[in-house]
Amino acid sequence: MPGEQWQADLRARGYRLTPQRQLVLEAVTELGHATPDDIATAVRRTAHGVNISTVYRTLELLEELGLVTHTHLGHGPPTYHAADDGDHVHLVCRVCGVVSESPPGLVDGVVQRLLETDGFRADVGHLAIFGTCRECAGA
Amino acid sequence: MPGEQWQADLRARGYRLTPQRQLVLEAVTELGHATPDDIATAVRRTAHGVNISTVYRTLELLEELGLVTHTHLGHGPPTYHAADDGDHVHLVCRVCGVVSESPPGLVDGVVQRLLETDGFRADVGHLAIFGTCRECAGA
DNA sequence: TTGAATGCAAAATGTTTGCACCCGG
DNA sequence: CCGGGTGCAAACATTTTGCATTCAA
Repeated sequence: MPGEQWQADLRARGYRLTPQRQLVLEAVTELGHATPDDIATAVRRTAHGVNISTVYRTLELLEELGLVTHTHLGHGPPTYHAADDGDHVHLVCRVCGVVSESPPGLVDGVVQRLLETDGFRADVGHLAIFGTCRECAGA
Repeated sequence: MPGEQWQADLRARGYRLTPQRQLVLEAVTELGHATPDDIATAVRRTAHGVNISTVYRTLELLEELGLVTHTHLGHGPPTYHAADDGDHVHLVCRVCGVVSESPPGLVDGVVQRLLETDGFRADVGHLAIFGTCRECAGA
């Protein structure tokens, strides 16, 4: 697969391709909504010894390259996912903690209105809506 | 003013009324969008020596009583504001960091749709939308 | 008086940084 | 070979917790 485009891009910017960077990107892609710690754990299943600080530095780099994005889903650490997942809105249940996704079209109207009335350009990819999911609300 | 209703409520639940609790609530009300540290600093202008851990414990209590709420506005610490401010949506500019507010009616449609399609009960009071404000977008 | 609340210090989290060594190109 | 990247440890920032003392009721 031509997923190696990013590797060329990486080098074009003067960065180096390392096993750690490949593994972190793979982990983010596979896990979805993963915290830096989750990612470190996953990476270490293949390459033990990878340091958490390397994970942080790598995530920062991959984000700069536009390969991953992160969202703050409430209290804890931020969660990362691959950028090519496509944008989506995060629904976070405060009771059970489950994070589900909704298509970004859900908030198109809001985005449009914010732009018109406030001149505010909303970035939906990082949007998290808190509340109670159907299961927890049923109780 | 009858703002002392909460004090009766506090005692009714078996809690005690302390200067720290009054001061923290006042600070939250006056500051708006304040971090625990901001609040501690403000409180200490009146009563020096108030410990940061007391501020944390007090904010937790005031939130339980429904007097204040908090929102996660991205990377840093959470921000608190008085509950009687009324719900509002937070617009956070990633460039300049400014936090502005929009009436909750903005997202009524979205809330309605989430409830119908996902059974998800959105809590708009904690909603933060990230993006770029008019001023920063102009550059 | 009496136990809830506070202050203080230490621990727990989560993230960043300095630096010597390593390795991709 | 050379400079970017990594591992490690220590520094930081934020929040939580244990405990003796204080104070609201």
